[in-house]
Amino acid sequence: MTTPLVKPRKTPAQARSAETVRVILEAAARILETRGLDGYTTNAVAELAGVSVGSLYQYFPGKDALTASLLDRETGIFLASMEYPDPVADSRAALDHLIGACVKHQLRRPELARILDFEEQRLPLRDQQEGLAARLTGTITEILTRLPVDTGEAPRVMAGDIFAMTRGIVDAAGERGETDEVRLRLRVARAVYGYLGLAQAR
Amino acid sequence: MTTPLVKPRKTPAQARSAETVRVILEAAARILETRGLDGYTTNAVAELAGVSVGSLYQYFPGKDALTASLLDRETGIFLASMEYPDPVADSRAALDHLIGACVKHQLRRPELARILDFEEQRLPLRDQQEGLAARLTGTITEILTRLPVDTGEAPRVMAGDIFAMTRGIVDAAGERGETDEVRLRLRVARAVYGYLGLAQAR
Amino acid sequence: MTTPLVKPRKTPAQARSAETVRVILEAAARILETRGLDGYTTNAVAELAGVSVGSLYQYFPGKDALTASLLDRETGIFLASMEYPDPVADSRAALDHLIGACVKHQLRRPELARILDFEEQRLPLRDQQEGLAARLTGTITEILTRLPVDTGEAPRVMAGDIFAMTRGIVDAAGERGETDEVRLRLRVARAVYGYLGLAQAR
Amino acid sequence: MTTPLVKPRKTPAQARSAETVRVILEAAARILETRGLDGYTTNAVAELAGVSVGSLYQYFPGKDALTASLLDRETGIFLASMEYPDPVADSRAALDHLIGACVKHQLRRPELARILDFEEQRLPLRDQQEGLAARLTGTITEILTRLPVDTGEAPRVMAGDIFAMTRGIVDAAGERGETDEVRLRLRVARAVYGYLGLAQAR
DNA sequence: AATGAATGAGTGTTCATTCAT
DNA sequence: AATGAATGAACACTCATTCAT
Repeated sequence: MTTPLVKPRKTPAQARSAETVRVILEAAARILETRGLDGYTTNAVAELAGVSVGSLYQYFPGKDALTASLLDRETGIFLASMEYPDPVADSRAALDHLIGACVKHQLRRPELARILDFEEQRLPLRDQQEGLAARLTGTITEILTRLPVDTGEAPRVMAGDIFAMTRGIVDAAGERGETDEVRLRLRVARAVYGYLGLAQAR
Repeated sequence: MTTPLVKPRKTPAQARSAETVRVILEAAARILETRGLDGYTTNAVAELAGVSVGSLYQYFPGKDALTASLLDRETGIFLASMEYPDPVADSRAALDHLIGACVKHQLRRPELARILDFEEQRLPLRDQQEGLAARLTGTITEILTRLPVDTGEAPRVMAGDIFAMTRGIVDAAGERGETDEVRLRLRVARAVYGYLGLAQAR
Repeated sequence: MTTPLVKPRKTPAQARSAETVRVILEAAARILETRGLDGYTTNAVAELAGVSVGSLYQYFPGKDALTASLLDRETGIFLASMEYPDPVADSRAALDHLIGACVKHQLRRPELARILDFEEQRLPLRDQQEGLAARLTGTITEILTRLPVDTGEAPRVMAGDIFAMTRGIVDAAGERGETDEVRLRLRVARAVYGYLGLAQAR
Repeated sequence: MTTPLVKPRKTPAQARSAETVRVILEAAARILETRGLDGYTTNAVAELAGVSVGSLYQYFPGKDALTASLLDRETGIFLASMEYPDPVADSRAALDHLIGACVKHQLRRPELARILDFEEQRLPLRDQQEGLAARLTGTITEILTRLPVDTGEAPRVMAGDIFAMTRGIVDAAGERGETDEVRLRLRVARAVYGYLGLAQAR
């Protein structure tokens, strides 16, 4: 028995499980994208994942839990892509970065995002602050307090609007099949800066 | 001269039955609002409507047809509320009117609107130009060509973005339970005019 | 008011009813022929007949009664076509005549005959001697007693077999779409006379 | 050298399930026999089989597939019983054997045979040569070409008639509740040989 | 008498979930 | 842990029959 060069962070058993979970989640994602909510059955997911339904239920207590996990995964991926340089130093850059991350995220798997957005509402209440919207809105709020914005609205309200309009524009673009990230980013930025009454960064 | 935007719809077979159709559609709407897509069964709709399933199927060839009819009804209501004074004379006013109509519409039955938006994608392809989005985008495009806008984007693209951001902001507001139409309208107008780079009609 | 040359056998009201009954029965027959047992619904029959379901139920207490009536009608048509010259004088001619009548009948509306044959079994017991088979078998039995047949079987048994084999051959021919009555008649005669051990009438 | 006539059939997925398939098919057969086409519902079949509807649908994609499978089973049983000694050496014996097999088959489960015969017409077209009738007629045709028969009809036509008259006689006997196989066989043989104009094997 | 809208029990079928192996 | 056959409640939809008009 050799010593692996890279030490596993989990025991083999756990690693195997983690891998299975990953495979199942990805299968769920693909089923949602290709067959929609109607074709999203536990049997279909298990089959595509190459595991038995029984196994699926070993890892997820039910279908909703699977959906919720997928939601968490997608949210996590987004949040990870959102780390940005010191917002205190340059709030404008931070806002631009955020917009860019949003665009990139929604353009990545637009149909999946659309369906998960919808399902989110139906799922058993999740911890506050857990959801993507809540976290993003919080971050935007922080940024706004450092910008010379004076619309007469509370920062939190503006943050909500910014998130919503960004999502609206990007979702619609995704549904139309747009893929030009740069151009889309420009348009979103125009909307956001316009809303805030700020001149756009050149 | 007003431009009527209500499209003529096929009249239900009989005079008496028109009422039954109306009752069934409203029941469907309420089931969707209160029980979501999961609770939206033909039996539940029939029961709430106070008719038998058989009757429901006498008026609608299937569940999807019922959903589509409901979608038509909601779209029709919206389009009817969209009649506006001569857009040629005052494009800005026309745009304001449109924004107002959107806000009012989405605030009317937010959950219903949300679910129907979602279902629309799954429904058998409908006539182009039939959908609300298509019609609205067309109208907005027309208005934009008369405004001193220079963003470098095609009017149709801008129209799409305007519709999408409006919908995004208003949907999110609806989901949060906001009901203040005036205030919401102000925020949407800020976003739209900001996006277009126009000073807001004071 | 003039006196009609041909006096109606029923009062106008009855005549009108009789006509309606006729129309409904024919509609039922056509539905069975073209859409099979699956498409044979009271609504379909009423529609094709040009009357309301309500009317149908005014004339027939239920679906099975309609089917039974149709069966009676078809049987009656056959029996009427079966009248033949004195069987005592020439039994062979009588038998030939019978065979001809059978062939003609089953070739007339083969699919209808096939389905009614099947449905007959399911229908509430009918009066003995009522059915076509019973009547025909009786007639054949009578004829056989006058022919120099000696197969060791009782006439009634032979009559049953003759009817059954005739029906078998003609039904199969009908299903295959054969329409040559003369040729079919020859083949049936061959089978019948062969079974009886009689030389065929030239 | 015997000519096997059993056609190979697709084997059910698993070893264990073969038994379940068998049980379901037998339940379907019994329901058809005892309750007729009307009582033949998937739920009734499943219940009598002692399995859940879900299981039934695991093995058969739909009700028609179940019926078709039953048809295949019955056909297979018959064909298996039809293996006969070299028809070239003794065509008469082969024909007798065939008649015997037919009689035995139709007498085995007459009501089931009757209903399946009827349903066969309605089922989605099956492969040519697949059906019992086609196979049997083919075999009879072969035999006839080796017999000194001269009726002026093509062998295939005669084969069809022979099959049809045999089925007619035996079905009728079955419906009447006859069970004496030997006697029935004698009568069928009389009809067949008489039709062919051959003296009967004593 | 005639209509046809209304009824609702009953049908075929699906799918989340369980559990014996 | 893993399997996948088994379960059965629930769904969309049909159609014989009724009954207010």
